[in-house]
Amino acid sequence: MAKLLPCGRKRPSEAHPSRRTEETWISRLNDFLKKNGLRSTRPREQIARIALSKKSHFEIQSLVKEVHLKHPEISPATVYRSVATLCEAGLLTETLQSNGGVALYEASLDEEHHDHVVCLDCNEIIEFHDSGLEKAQNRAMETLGFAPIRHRHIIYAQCEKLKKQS
Amino acid sequence: MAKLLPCGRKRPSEAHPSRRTEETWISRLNDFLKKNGLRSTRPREQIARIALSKKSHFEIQSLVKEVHLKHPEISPATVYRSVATLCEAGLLTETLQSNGGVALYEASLDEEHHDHVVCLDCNEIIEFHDSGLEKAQNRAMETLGFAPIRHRHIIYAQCEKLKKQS
DNA sequence: ATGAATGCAAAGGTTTTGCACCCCC
DNA sequence: GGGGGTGCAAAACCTTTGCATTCAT
Repeated sequence: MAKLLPCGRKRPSEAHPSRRTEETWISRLNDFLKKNGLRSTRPREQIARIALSKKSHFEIQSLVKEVHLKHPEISPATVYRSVATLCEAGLLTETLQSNGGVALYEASLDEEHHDHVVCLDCNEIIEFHDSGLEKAQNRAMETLGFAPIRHRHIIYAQCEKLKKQS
Repeated sequence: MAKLLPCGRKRPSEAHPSRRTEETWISRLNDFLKKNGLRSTRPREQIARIALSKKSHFEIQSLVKEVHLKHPEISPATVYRSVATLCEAGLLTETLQSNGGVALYEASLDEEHHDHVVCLDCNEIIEFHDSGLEKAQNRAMETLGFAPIRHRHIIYAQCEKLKKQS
C-alpha cells in the first residue's frame, strides 16, 4: 500500500478510499451461486480472489498464468470457465466485447469509478478520478440524448518531458 | 452519407467535415513505401483501402474476414503483414498494445479527434466530439502532471429509456 | 536481374469443448 | 445420490514464420 508510485509522480489524491473488503465479494459471489443453483468450490474461489484483486483491466491470459503459478493444480479451462461465471455474477466486467474476439476484464466492485492514464515514458498505468471530467462527460451525453451507463477512458500521456521542462 | 442514424438520434453536428480524401492516404502510403525501399503492390493497396475505410476501432480478425470476402486470393498472412506496415507508415494506430496480446486498430488520418458512444440498446457506435469534454480532460491531466498525447474514450449508454420517458 | 512481397502450409499460441471422474449440496 | 465442477486432452481458432515463387522496380 505504501508502494512507490511509478513516474515519480505525486500520488493523485488517494484513489480508492472505498475499495470493498474481501468478504464483500465472497458473499456476493456466494449469493449469486446459491441463487442460480451453482456451487461454491475451492478453485472458483481461488480464481476469484486473484481476479478481483487486479487493480485495473487485465487480459485473461495473464490471469491464467498467475493462477497457474499460485495453484498449479487448477487447469486453464477452469480459469476460463470461472471468469465467465464471475462476469455473470457481475463481479467482473468484460470490456471491449467487440465482435466475438478480444476480451479484457476489470473488477467491477462498487468502488468509486476511475479512469486510467498510461504513461508512454514509464509504461505504468495510473488510476485517477476527476469529477470535472465526469461532469463534462455527462453533459456531453445529455446533449446527444444518451444516458451513460459506464465508460472506459484511457489517456496515453508522457511524464518525462514535463520533468525536463520544470 | 445521407444514411439514417441508428438509435433514431439526431445527427450530432456532422462529425467529420474534414475526413481526408482517399487520394491523400494513397500518396501518404506511397511516400512512406518509397522512402523505405518498399514496394507499392496491389494486395497492399487493397488491404489499405479496406482498413482505412473503417469508421472506428476494429480487430484485425474482422479485417481479415472482410479482405477475404472481397479478395479471396489475398492470404491472411498478407493482411497481417500489411497492417504492420500501415502502422509503421502511421496510417493505422494500434490501440491497447497490452502485454503481447490483444490488438485493436484505428485509422489515424489527420481528421478531428472523436470519442465513441456505444449504444447498449441498439448496439450502434456513434462518434462525437465535445470540446468541453476535451478541455476537462486536459485540465485533469495537467493537474496530475502529465502531457496527454492521445486517448481513447468509450461511453456505453442507453437511448431507449430516454425515448420512453419523453 | 534483384530483392521485396505473396501464397501456402506448417508451427506456435490461445481458447473452447468433450468426457470421465470428483465432490459439493 | 445426483448433478454441477474439474482436469485432461483433443479440437478449434488466431497469428506468425519459412520457403518457393511471383512481381515491382
